[in-house]
Formats: sequence, structure tokens, C-alpha cells
Amino acid sequence: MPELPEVNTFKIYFEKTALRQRIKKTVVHDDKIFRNISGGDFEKKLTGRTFIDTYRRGKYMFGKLDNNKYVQFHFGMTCDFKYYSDIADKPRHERFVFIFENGFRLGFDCPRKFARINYIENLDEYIARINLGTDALEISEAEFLKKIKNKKGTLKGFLLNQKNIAGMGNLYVDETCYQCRIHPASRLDKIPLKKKKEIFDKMQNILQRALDERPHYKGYPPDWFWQWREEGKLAPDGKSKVEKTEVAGRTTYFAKGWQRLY
DNA sequence: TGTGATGTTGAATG
DNA sequence: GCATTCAACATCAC
Repeated sequence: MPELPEVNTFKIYFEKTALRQRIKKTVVHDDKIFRNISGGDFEKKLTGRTFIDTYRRGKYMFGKLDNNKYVQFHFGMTCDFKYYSDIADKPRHERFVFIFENGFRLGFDCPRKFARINYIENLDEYIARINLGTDALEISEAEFLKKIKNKKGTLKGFLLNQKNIAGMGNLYVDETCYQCRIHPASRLDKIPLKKKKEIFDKMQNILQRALDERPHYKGYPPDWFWQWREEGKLAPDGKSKVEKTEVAGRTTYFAKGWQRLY
């Protein structure tokens, strides 16, 4: 499910399928996932247009239209694109679909309707308004350290907040904490600078590797690197066991003993 | 049958 | 202004 690397995979999929194809018709089946526009208006705005570029920042993907406006795709927890030509392949929870002149369709499949679709007139103004942080793979160490400085709260809460850094989700946060041997509930003001730098490095390494693997939530390899995320599983020291708890309001796995609480 | 799930937001509280 | 907690969103899988 979509955190930064998964959204990047959606972006690649979108580029391979929808880019530079004129939209003959747009059909909205369900208004609910649109935030700043009605389904009817979305149909009108998108019909006859062509996507000419894409941009991703954290978990947000934007499709640039040939009139220099953008469509924001946010995939919530369960959404996905599907490109198909046979109507029998229509995804079960398709909320809207672009029908291209070649007869193929790009459907937006979204079971839980947690997605957020917006029509954006001015991208820079929009990103500034929602105060979206710098992409987790783009952010520099200096900016990361500056953001984290003078903050209290938990490490996990910080990493999950998209206004700080855009792109980290529950799984990658747990993974980063595990690899850094730090408890996700550690207080930011107690973590030494050296450790913060390590967190930054590991975060980017993990995201980059995941992105290179092009993960897709329906097709994660069975030996994927977060497989330790199970209760009772052993850490590399052979004795610390993984426990399940809640940090920053989210289900959290960590290896007690292996991961130090600051 | 009940419960929780890879996300975000807004309201309420401290 | 911050940090935290909670509810809401809607569906599926176990």
C-alpha cells in the first residue's frame, strides 16, 4: 500500500499508460473521493485533455495537463491504477476512469475511498497551502536536522508527519527504527545528533532500495525486508523479540532490547 | 461476528 | 503554537 516507493511505482505505471494520450471521455462513478471539485465538473475538466507530465512529492502524485493545470492523486491506503481495454477487466471499486482515444481505459480503483483527488490550478500555491514537506528522498541532511531540531514528541510521530518530511508511512518508519536500533517512541529531544544522522541515512537507503525494487502492494516478494514485522520474531542478536504496541496512534512493531528507547 | 488495516484530517484536549 | 488523542472515512480479510 502506498508509501513513497509504492506511489513512485504508480507514477511509472501512469507514465507508461496514460501519458500523452488524449482523453476522449472521463467518467466518474463516485463523487466521494473528490475534495475540491464535483464529479461532474471533474468529467468536464478532464475530457479532451492530455496528461503531459507527472510529478511526485512524498505520497502525492500529480498529473500535469496540457493546459498546465494538475490533477492530484493521493492513494489513501488501498487505491491503485488499472489500465485495461476489455470492460470485463474493470476493477471492482473503480471510482472514475479516463477513456482514451485508443479505446484503453485507466481506472482508479479505490475500495475504501480514502483517496483524495483534487483539481489543482496552481501547484506551487497548493503545496505551500497544505504545507507539504520536502520529499523524503530529496531532503538534505541539513534540512532534516533543522526540521527535527527543537521538536519534542516521538520519533515516529515526527517521521509520519507529512509536513515534516513527505513520503514515510507506517511500515517504512518501523523499518527505519529497527535498522537504526532505536525505539520509535524515543523523544526527539533526547536523541543524540549522531543518531539523528543515522536515522536520516537509513531512511533514505531504505526508501531508495524499495523504490528501486518497484514494490507494489499486491506483489511484495515474500522475502521482502520488513518480514521481521511479526510478533515474536527474533532480532539479529538472537534474543530480542518483536513486540506489537501503539506509537503516535499507529500500530507499531519493534524488537524490545534491540531497539533503544531514548 | 468482530476487529484491524501500508493514510489523512479536523476537532478536542492538555 | 505544539503535541496528543480520537473519530471519521468504507471495505475487505482473517
